[in-house]
Amino acid sequence: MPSDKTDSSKTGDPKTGESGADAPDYRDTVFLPKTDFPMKAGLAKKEPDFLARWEKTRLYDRLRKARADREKWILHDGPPYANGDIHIGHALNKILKDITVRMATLKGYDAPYTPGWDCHGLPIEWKIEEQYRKKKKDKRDVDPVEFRRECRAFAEKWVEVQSAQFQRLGIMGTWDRPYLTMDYDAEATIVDEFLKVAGSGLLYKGAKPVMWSPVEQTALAEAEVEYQDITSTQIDVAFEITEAPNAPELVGAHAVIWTTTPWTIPVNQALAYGEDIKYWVAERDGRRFIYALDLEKEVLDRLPKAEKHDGLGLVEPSGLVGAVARHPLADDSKPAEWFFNRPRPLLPGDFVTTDSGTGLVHMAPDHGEDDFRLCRDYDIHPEFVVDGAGRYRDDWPVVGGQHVYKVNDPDGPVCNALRDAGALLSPSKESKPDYQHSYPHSWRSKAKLIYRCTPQWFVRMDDAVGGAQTLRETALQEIDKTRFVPERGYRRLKSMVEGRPDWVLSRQRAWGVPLTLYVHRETGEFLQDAEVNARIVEAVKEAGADAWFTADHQQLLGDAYDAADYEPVTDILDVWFDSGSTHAFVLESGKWPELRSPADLYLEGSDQHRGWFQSSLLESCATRGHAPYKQLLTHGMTLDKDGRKQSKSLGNTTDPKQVVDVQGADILRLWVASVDFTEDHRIGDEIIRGVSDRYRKLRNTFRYLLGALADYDPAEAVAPADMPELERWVLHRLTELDAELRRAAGDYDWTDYVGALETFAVRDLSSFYFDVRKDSLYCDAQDDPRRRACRTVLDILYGALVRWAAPILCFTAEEVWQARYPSEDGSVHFEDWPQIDAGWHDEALAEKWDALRKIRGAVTEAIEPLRREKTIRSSNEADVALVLSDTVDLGRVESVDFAELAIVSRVSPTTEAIGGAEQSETYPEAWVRVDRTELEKCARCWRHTPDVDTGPQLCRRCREVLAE
RNA sequence: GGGCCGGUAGCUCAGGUGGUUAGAGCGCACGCCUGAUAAGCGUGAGGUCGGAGGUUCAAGUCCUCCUCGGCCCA
Repeated sequence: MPSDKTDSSKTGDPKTGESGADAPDYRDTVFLPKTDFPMKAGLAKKEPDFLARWEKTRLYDRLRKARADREKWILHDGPPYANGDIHIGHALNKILKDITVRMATLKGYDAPYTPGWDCHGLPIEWKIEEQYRKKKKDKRDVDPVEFRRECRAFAEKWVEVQSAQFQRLGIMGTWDRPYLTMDYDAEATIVDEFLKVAGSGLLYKGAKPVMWSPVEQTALAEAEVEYQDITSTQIDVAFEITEAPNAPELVGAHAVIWTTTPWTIPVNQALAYGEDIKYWVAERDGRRFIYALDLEKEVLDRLPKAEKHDGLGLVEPSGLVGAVARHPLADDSKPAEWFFNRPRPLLPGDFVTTDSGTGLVHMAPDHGEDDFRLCRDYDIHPEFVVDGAGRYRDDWPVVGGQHVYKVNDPDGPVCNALRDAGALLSPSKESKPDYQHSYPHSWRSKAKLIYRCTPQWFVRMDDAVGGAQTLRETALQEIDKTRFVPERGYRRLKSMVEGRPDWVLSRQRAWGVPLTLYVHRETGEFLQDAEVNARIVEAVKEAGADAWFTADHQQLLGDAYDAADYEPVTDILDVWFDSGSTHAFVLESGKWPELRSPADLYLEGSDQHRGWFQSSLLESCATRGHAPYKQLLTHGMTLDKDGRKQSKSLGNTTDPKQVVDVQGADILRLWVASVDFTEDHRIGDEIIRGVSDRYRKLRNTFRYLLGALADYDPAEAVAPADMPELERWVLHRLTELDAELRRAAGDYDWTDYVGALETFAVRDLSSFYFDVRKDSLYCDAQDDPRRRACRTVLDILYGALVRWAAPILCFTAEEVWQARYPSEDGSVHFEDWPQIDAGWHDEALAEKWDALRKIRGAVTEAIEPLRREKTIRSSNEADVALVLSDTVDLGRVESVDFAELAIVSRVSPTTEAIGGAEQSETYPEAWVRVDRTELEKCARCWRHTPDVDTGPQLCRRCREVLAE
């Protein structure tokens, strides 16, 4: 209650601005915001409580029930690999997925989400092998079933760890029933899918150079290869031309080739030239050499100095057509069919360039992709000279039994043999230093790789089986039907699919799903029998993929076949085939009946253009003829604060767990929504700090709403038509915000989404609407129509903002919701998109208020100097003379209580010039003069108005309020 | 080595088809308020638009080259 001190003729000291020390205190009569909602979030501590609440009240399941009759919207989760703690990239990916799913839910869809994990594959296998190595055991001595059991246990452990870490981020989904690629059902489906591919005619066994690791003794996928700089011996080798039907004068000359892999020379079978390259013949010390004219300088730099060097003339590429050379290691004492005695034809290769080398390339179809393809076209086939460990066959001349990496020295067996044959023109030792270049290595063992021809199983990209279209054509056609966000993903995926080679499905591994094929020992054909296949799938469903390794094959083959006639394939499927089949065993299996195929969206990092986006597309196109998704959304990589790649060795990583434990998951979620995820983006302490600051602003907006709405009774509500213009303007802004948010959400543009929310909260609400309406809210009678209209709008704002924020700030929005609607099991996450009445839109009003805000800006700007010189402290002390050059503006100002809007004592608007008025910088159509008001200050509302009573120092409004 | 993408205030982002002094929010500085108070309000200072050339009457916006970073490929 106000004090009973009555001596208060003074309202305050203009110099100090203080109210009279003995002015009555009306604080208790003012309707201040009232809320328990804390300013300080304490998210790290509070969020786990919300997670517990959601789990206890089975929020996710109830949400599914509540949405059961709604249209479905399906995001299919790309499975992370289960082999370690999550990093910031995982967090970004899962948070983006969660925001997307929650946004679909807010929009009214039934949007279930089933998380999954990729569990097979080399990295886990490698970890287990590592454990064996520590115990000095060899993997090959371990029972494969036991080995696979350990891999499974390893994956299980990390699934559990990652699951907890993902859930802590607020990701909502079926965590109690995720999908794992190692589930027996999943393995059975993968087998089934593989057998479908096998039965479609797209599968073939072929020999092809693949990236091969002699250390791991397996073929590697492109994704498992990394490039490092190494130094190699470089040599130039002379191949004597023995036939040249189109340029007979070349017979006896030597074609010069250059290579950095001397070990491939003993496997050479041909030479390649470029059809657009001009060649040059030069005579050096009695011998004639052929090389590309454009490369003469480089070639001569490498070759030893000659006594005598004469250019003899050009050879057009056509002169090389049909030419044949002789391998330097040919031996006339051996029969003509002997490997090195066979003719080495010169073949036209479109891959031959004059970038380096000699313009002539030696071809070893066993050990190069270009080589293999060109030679195959001319019926020259690989010899399979090098074994899985990288050793030449024992019977091979010169290098038999040796490792390919041990024969490359300038003094090694290859160079020595060539030197003896007079064909070694320039080993690096003698002429030039060793050659530095980048070279493929295994990403695990870091060992150098080789290209090696091995028998592998392939999926055909380009053979139109059954006369329809090829897999490549189908895939490209499906890409055209897919929506890409951002759009550049279209070009990227398309060009990759256009250029990719046949899909190598087989791996020589242990931990994964086997290629469950029976190959006939004599014909080499694999068995295709629906009944056998069904038994295989059933066996895997029962006992997992192990079944293939432990099976009684006769039983699987049944009575129709004799197991003795068939060899079961023991290769393991490429793990990309596993994850490429998730659409089959997750979306279609019925195990998650709430899902369906095709998915509305796949959402992964841009690296998945080569990975999951492509493997899923190819698998689905091969087996179903269409893509498993309608839209593809890709995000960039998360870099450090300076835009560099994050790496543990650089120490520039941001650990999502750390952020969650200190700042809270909502901060991380707000970070995700703030950055442009379609590009590479950054994270670091300063960035997180900035996000926290912005979070605080949003939080306080909610806090103010909650406080101002304390004890709000819906019966207070005022119809918009009966509201003051200010309220109607806020509602109009809400229609604009609604449209912007819908647009942003439809484009997955969270940056704009959050930005629009934030800007609205800061510019329109906090610094304008809330500030202006504080007086009414605090001091008007509780049933004053103006105050009621304000609270009606605040209620609408609350309802809209908390819903709009919920998909991003899933914890905070729930806290805000609970603060207003406490309940046992309620949740903001059941809510639909806020109802914004289109009728609230009012362009004319918006235009008027836009101008009023600008004029208001001119006033606050003009008050500032007086505050600086302490003439005025509160803007309430300002008397404003406002000169407007525009009568329309004058009308606008006069039509509203502009003093209230500008939070000043008095405003006298005019179009006549006034002495002392200064032109506004921000709104040059206005001139403003500000004086300190002479009006008394109301002790209750602190406004200086003409109607302040000299007795209790109250303005008329406050007197009336208190009288009630 | 090749292809693609990107580099706008301290931070996060806007800046259709080239056209007045390049914007927003946050942060920062200063001031006010002390009835949103580890909050709120106001004012202000911050940008050679990665660099260098070029096209043009006019370029952050178009072209070339360079540089830094990222992704993919070899």
